[in-house]
Amino acid sequence: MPPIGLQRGTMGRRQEFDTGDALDAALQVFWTKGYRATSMADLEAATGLNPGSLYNTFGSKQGLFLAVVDHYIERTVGHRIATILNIGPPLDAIEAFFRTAYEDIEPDGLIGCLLTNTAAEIGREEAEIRDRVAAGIGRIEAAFRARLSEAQEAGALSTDKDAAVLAVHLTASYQGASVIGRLSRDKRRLKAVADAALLPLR
Amino acid sequence: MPPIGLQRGTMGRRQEFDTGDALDAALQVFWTKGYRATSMADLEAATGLNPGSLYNTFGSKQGLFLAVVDHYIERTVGHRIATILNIGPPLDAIEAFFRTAYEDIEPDGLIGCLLTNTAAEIGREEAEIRDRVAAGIGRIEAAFRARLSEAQEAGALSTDKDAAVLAVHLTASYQGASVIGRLSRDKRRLKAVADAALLPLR
DNA sequence: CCTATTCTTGAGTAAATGTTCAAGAATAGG
DNA sequence: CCTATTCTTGAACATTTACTCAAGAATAGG
Repeated sequence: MPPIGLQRGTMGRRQEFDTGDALDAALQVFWTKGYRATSMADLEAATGLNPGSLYNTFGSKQGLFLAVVDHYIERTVGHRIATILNIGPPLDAIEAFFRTAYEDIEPDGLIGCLLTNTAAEIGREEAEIRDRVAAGIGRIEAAFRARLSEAQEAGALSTDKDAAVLAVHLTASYQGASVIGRLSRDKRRLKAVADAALLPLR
Repeated sequence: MPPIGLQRGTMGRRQEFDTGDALDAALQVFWTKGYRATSMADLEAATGLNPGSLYNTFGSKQGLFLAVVDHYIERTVGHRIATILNIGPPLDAIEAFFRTAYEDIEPDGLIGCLLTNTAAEIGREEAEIRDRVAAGIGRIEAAFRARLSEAQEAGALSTDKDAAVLAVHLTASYQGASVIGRLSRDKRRLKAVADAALLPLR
């Protein structure tokens, strides 16, 4: 905290890079290589920034990763929920949410969900990362659940079924698909996961 | 290759440790911390062996990990398949296979499947590890599929359903449960995954 | 222009990483 | 007993790691 009343010119040099761009670049690396396998040198190369800039802005590798996870939750996950899962009739939207997960696979595209990959990689020690990841996955589950309840209210889903259980189930299937997609990009297999995951809704 | 016909005493000092014990110890560490987060120092401490012994036997950290994965597939996965999944009526066995995945959770026990964790952690580069892991997961899927076909032959599962699709589905749910279990040890959530995963079989 | 502040640059650092290797101990055939 | 072979020990090694910091550039108020 600077001494009050003594500062003369209070505004310093301005940050020259866009934080969002840096997070995008860092996300690519973390997504493909994983948290621990990504080195600061990788991140410097991907962002085009020097260590000083990264540390000045994010504090540490973990701080940068936490920012990337938040960025991912807002941009990637949030975007898919808003533009696919929350659009149109609930059950159709849920199906579309699964379908677009395997239909858009590019030969060298990013595969798997960053949250799922991180959840599996992170051990018991890194609690801060794990909590952040758990919150993101919780958001997916909550979105599923909201639409399932909506379907029940609309009469499209039997009220005999437990929306909470089905939401957990859909989330688990989604994560399973993420893991399978990391191993091979066999679309038939991913389609099988999606098809079967939706069966309990019918 | 030594020159033939010149060796006089051909047997050297014998390995003092049990390879299986070393793999068990290494498995614990890799399982809890993940592949990359586990250092050779960790492995030396866990096995009680010196670098020389580890390198003499396993060649490298990756070689040790590959041996651990094989060990895990044979011992842990294979054991669960043989003693739970392949015992009794097919659908009951499948249910038991899922149930025992969350019922036996200890306060500080190991959580999640090593194969799932590794699949999510490993990037595109480490092909050897990935292939080994994929083979292990393929074994789980094949075991599911065999029992599902058996159930169809016995009339316990409708032949309208696609056993291959359901096998992929069960595998994905199992992996999803593994990821969820890594984040929190909420048994209710894992029970929900298991319950819902079995719905398409009824 | 001066000064206070903030950001950038990039060389530098201490620690940790995976791995090696020389010296010595155990083993067995000649 | 000698020698060839294999394993063990543990210090040492070259890199890589995440991170720091002093020097300089940009900014803005006085």
